[in-house]
Amino acid sequence: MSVRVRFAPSPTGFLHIGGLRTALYNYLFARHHGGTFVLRIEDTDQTRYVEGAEDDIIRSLEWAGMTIDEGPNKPGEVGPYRQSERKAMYLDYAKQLIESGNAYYAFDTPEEIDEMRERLKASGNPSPSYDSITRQSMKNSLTLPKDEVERRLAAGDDYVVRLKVPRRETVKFEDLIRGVVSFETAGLDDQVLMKSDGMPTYHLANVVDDHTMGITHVIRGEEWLSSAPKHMLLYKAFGWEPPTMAHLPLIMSPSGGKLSKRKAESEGIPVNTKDYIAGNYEPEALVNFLAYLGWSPGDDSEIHSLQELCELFTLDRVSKGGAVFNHKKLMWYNEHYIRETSVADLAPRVKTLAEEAGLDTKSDEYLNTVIELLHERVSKVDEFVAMGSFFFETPSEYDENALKKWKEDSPAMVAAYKAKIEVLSDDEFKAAALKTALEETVAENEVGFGKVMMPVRIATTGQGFGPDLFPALELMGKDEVLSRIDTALERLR
RNA sequence: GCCGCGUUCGUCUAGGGGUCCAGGACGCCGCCCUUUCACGGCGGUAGCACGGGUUCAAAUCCCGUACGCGGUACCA
Repeated sequence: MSVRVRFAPSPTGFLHIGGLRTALYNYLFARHHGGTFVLRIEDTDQTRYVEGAEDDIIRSLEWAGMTIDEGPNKPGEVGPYRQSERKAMYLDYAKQLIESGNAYYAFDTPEEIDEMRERLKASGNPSPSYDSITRQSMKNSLTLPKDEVERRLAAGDDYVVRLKVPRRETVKFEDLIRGVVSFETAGLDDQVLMKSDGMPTYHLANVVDDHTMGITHVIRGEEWLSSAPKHMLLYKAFGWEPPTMAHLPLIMSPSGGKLSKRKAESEGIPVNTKDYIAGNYEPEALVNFLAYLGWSPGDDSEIHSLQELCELFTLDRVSKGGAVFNHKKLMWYNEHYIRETSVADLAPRVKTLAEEAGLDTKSDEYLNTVIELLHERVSKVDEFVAMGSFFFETPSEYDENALKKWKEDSPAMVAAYKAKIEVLSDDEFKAAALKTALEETVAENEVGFGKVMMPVRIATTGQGFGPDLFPALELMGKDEVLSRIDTALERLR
């Protein structure tokens, strides 16, 4: 049987980075086995539905390089791929369960359920639930006379369908990542399967869809592990073979706990995939980083393309414990991929970014040289613009830290250097000559190299650090360099 | 509280009874290179949660404790 996996997010917001990793593991698993990667939108909670979320999910997956084989945007044979559009079938399945004695109608109002909980809490039960004991004293098709049940149904009273969880049973299943996991049904409540608005809950829809869509492996976050026994009970009630389960470790925040939006942002970590897109991260870097967050191929390698990851990935090498998101390591990956990207590929992106910042990148040749000069010192594309803005516009101010290196004799040194280079013709204004000129200035004034170089750098770039100075000066050109020196001499006396 | 899952350097991990006084990567520190900042090279720092067992031998197996995380909804 060929492998079919699904990524099944609910469209309640932008695609979370944890969701992206879950999608990635599903994708890698599918590709590794030559299987199918399905996207299913779980929009059964109409109150939490967010407009545009589905588009964001699809766009995010595409940006990361994951190709969806089947989904709402690419219908296959088992659609539709949005649960809201499959609504009709769920009730039939729920009824099937009622008929087989595995589920029942419940007419209790939320208030009545609250009352029951309060009552039980008061009598010492810390976590009361609607279960095999309490259902006996509630209003449902198990306790109500048959004719009243029919009367209520016919009258259109609100009802839900609940799973009739067996009283004392052990539910065991094998999880590909965790091994055998076991639960007692005594700890499970009679999970609502159909809500009073006619929509199924996650649990029913998920099981029905995974089965009807031919899903062979359920790879999802660990937050689902606790409800997995309910799902196993459902498969059994339907008489279906359950898919193989694999519950992924969660991505944790550096301060501990699930990487929530609030937490992550206060720690400087973008949570939504769209923030990485907007933040100009390299998708290859994020993918590589995420793949290694909770998985490793078992050797000392660190760098792999999506395609290589597909070949290497196996679920038995996924770790069990939660993994803390390490932003610095992500940046290391990003830097790596930037360096691997050619100047030609970088150029149009840098150009767009520069233009967005209101900078003129001059000629293609000019831009390319800027990128070459900065290539090794940048860790994210937008830094080409931030670090190299002086290439595109005359600096309007001087960096505060740089100014600490502007000493009393600096104006004299810069002036001396200026005298050396202003006699050069435009053709002679090359890196080598500019360096010689500086060396001569150094020698004639009997000072250290830095005593002249740093002030010249500050005067011409406004910064106390940056690319190789002489090629940079050459690129900026004689007129611009001299004019910047004059300005600096005036302003930094 | 109850249920479930987990726990190897600060972080991500390798390791699955002897080859481990625990290997790699990020970070951090130092040195080299060097015109600055980087890159690069070299080196260093730091860990088997704890307590019992089993065994000739345990990071590896078992039990317990602690801690962490998740779940405990007509949310997913």
